[in-house]
Amino acid sequence: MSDVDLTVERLELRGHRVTASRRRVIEAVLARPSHFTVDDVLRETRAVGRATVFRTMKLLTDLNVVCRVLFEDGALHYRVSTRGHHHHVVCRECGRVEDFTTCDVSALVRDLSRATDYEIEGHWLEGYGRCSDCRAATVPASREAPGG
Amino acid sequence: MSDVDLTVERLELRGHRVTASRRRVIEAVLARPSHFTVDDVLRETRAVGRATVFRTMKLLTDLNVVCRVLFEDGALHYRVSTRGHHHHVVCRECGRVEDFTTCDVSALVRDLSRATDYEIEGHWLEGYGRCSDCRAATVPASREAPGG
DNA sequence: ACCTAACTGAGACTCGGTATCAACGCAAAC
DNA sequence: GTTTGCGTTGATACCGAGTCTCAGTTAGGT
Repeated sequence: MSDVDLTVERLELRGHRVTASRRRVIEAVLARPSHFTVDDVLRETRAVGRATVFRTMKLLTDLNVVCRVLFEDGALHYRVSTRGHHHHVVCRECGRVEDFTTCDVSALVRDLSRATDYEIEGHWLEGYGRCSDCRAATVPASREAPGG
Repeated sequence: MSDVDLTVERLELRGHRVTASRRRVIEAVLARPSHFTVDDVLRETRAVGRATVFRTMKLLTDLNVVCRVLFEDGALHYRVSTRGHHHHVVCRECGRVEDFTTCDVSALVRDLSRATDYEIEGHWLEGYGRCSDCRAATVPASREAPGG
C-alpha cells in the first residue's frame, strides 16, 4: 500500500471524503522530498482550486500528515511529518530542514513552568543555523536574510 | 529623563532623525502596559501614516526597544523589551505574556547542535499555557482557539 | 438510481505588510 | 537666519497568504 493510499485511508477513517482534488494534493505533497510551501503545491496541482489546496493542507496538518515549519523571515513551510511531536532546525544557507526529537525539551518546559508559574501546555521551538554540508563548504556565502 | 526621551536618544545615536511622527509612535508604544499589535498602535496614532507606523515598529525592533511575540494562531504581537535575549510564555486564556530568561535554553541549543550536526546560531521559542491567575479561577473557560 | 451533505472552485475579499514617489522638514553647513 | 540635501513622510497602490461565499458538483450510503 502506497503512502498516498495510507493517507487516503486516514482521511476516510476520520469521515472525510476522498475526492480527486484531495488525492492530487496528497500526491503532490507526498512526492516532495523536503519542505515546501503551499505555493509549491499550488504550482503542481494547477487543476485544483486555490481554496481547495489551502483547505486540504489544513486537513493534512490536522491529520498530522504534514507539519509546519516557521522560517526566520516568518514564511510558513510544510514538511511531511515523520514522528509525533518534534522540532526543526533550519539551515540559514541552503534552507535544509532537519527534525529533532533527541533533545530534552520537556525538561526545559518543566523548568519553565516552575519559573513562570504558568502551566505550560504547548510550545513552539525552531532552531536556525548552518548544516554540516554548508559548513564543509568553507567559502562563507553571503546570502542576505529577508526582512524581520 | 523619560523613557520616551531615552528611546529618542537611542534613535539619534544611530543616526536616525527624530520626527514628530516617530515621537508619537514611541509614546504610544511605551504607554502600552503589556503586549500589543501594530494595529493597536495604528489606532492610537491616527495622525501618523500606516507605512510610517510599520516602519517605526521595525526600527524599534532593530533598536531592541520592542520585541516580537508569536501567538499560537500566527498573530504577531509586540511588547516593550526588557532585558537582552529572552523568550515568552503566553497565557492561552487571558493572553498575558511573561518573559523568561531563567531557563537554560543555551544548554538545549548546545545539545541540539551536537544531535543534528548543525551550527545553531539562532532559535525561536515560545511557550503556551495558563497563567497562575487563570488557573486560580478554577472555572475552565472554553475559549475557542483561532485557526491553525 | 437516488439523495444529500460534503466538497469544489472561481472570484471577491480581508489582513498584514511593502513599494512608490512627490512633498516635506530636520538638522548641519553656511 | 537662510539654504540645502537627504532622511522621512503619508497617500495610495500593490502584494502574498489565506478565508469566505455560493452556486454547482460529487462521493458514497441506502
